[in-house]
Amino acid sequence: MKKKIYVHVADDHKILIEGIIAVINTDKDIEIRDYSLTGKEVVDWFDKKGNKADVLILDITMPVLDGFEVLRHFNKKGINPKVIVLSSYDDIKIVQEMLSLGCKGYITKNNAGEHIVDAIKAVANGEQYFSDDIQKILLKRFSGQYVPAGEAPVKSIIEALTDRELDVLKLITKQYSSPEIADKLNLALSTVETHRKNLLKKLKVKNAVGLAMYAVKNRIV
Amino acid sequence: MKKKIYVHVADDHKILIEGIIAVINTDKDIEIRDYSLTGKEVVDWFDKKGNKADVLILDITMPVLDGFEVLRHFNKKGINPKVIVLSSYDDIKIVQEMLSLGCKGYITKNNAGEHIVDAIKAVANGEQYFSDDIQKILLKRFSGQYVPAGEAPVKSIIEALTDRELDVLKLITKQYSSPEIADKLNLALSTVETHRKNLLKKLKVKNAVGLAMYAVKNRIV
DNA sequence: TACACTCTCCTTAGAAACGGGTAGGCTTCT
DNA sequence: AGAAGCCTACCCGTTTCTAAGGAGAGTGTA
Repeated sequence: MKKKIYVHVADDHKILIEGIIAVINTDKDIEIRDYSLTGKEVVDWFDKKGNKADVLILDITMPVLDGFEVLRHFNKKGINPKVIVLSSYDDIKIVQEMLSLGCKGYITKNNAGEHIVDAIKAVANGEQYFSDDIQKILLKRFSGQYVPAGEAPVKSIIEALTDRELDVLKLITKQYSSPEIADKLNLALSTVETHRKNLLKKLKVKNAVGLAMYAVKNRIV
Repeated sequence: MKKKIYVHVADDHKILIEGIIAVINTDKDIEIRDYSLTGKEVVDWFDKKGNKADVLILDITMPVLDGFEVLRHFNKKGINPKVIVLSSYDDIKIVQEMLSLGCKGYITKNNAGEHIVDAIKAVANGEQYFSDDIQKILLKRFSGQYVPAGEAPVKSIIEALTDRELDVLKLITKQYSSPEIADKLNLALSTVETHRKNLLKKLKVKNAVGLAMYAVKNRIV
């Protein structure tokens, strides 16, 4: 008899969780082990003794802690469930960031129904799994480069944002001015302006509005 | 024997539709009549002879046509299914806009599972239905004012934006500077800056970033 | 007619943002 | 021991944005 795959689901929309459970329950090899509605619940659940799951289905947009921060927490703590990101976003930057944070799969909500069971089985088996649309955008970027199934050494093509840049970006979206941000982060004004400049260049936008729109589009805020 | 309530569901995330169907199917009085993944599919479905539904569960964020435009289309064509908006957004402006477009219910995705069956039955019965969180924000705005169940004459509490202000706002979100906007709209720079000033005041935000965030949140862009 | 509102444009002024460059101190990896 | 990347901070100068006023032309309405 095959061993069951234990799965934990995290998404801030309960109705979506119910949908996932409904789909997954059609498969007898997989068992749902609880769910979480916020990022904080996820880390708390995994921190708790006795709670274990083979696979974590993780949404990015969640209150308290988002998906990125959940993975960062796991990396720090040395916890490493196999993570499948389930997101509405097919932005290459997001996918890369999640990959660099150690996720093993990435599927979009558009066609999650058809993919999710396969994804769980593949990832539980040590493979990677990406839904069709994600594969496409990954291939577009890495065209010509063979990506092995195991530990793909994903070199970031688009520069990822640094922690400090993210700090500044988040405060910008909250309508703080540079002097205010400098004050909040205990930095010199000139430093904040350096981060701003680097953000503009990295994200190829014109001004603070572009930064805000990027942040919203990519669910950084 | 009670007559069944026929329901059509529209959301761009299929997994969410599956969740809704799973929840609704627990009730024997309700029957799902097909679903749509885009706004266009919704209007096409209702335009097609023979297709009828008592209640339409409608997401706002959808490709091709969004929820707003779907309702506008229905109003023009004189089609009037009872509409329950199912959204992640609990912004008062969104709710008001949807109400003024004739929706009969509004529930957020956070707690759709507990509410959706009740909402369908209430709305099918000619009543209005709002989930707890929506009720709260409605009450906050209309505190002290009695809102009759039938045709609530919703007076806009927040000042509406003028056409010109909207023009400017849209260009701001596209990262144009004031001189550029003035050029595009054939206005004096000072005029554009006046509109900006008024936007800041009306929307109670600090700067251009606040304007952009407002525009995104309220689906103006 | 008088009032309200929108749209247009102006002045004056200061604050903030943008663009370019440079650079020391710090970890981390090779 | 380099090299690379990040964080920090500064220089310069220019452009854009924000603040707080006033004001005339046009429209529509009570």
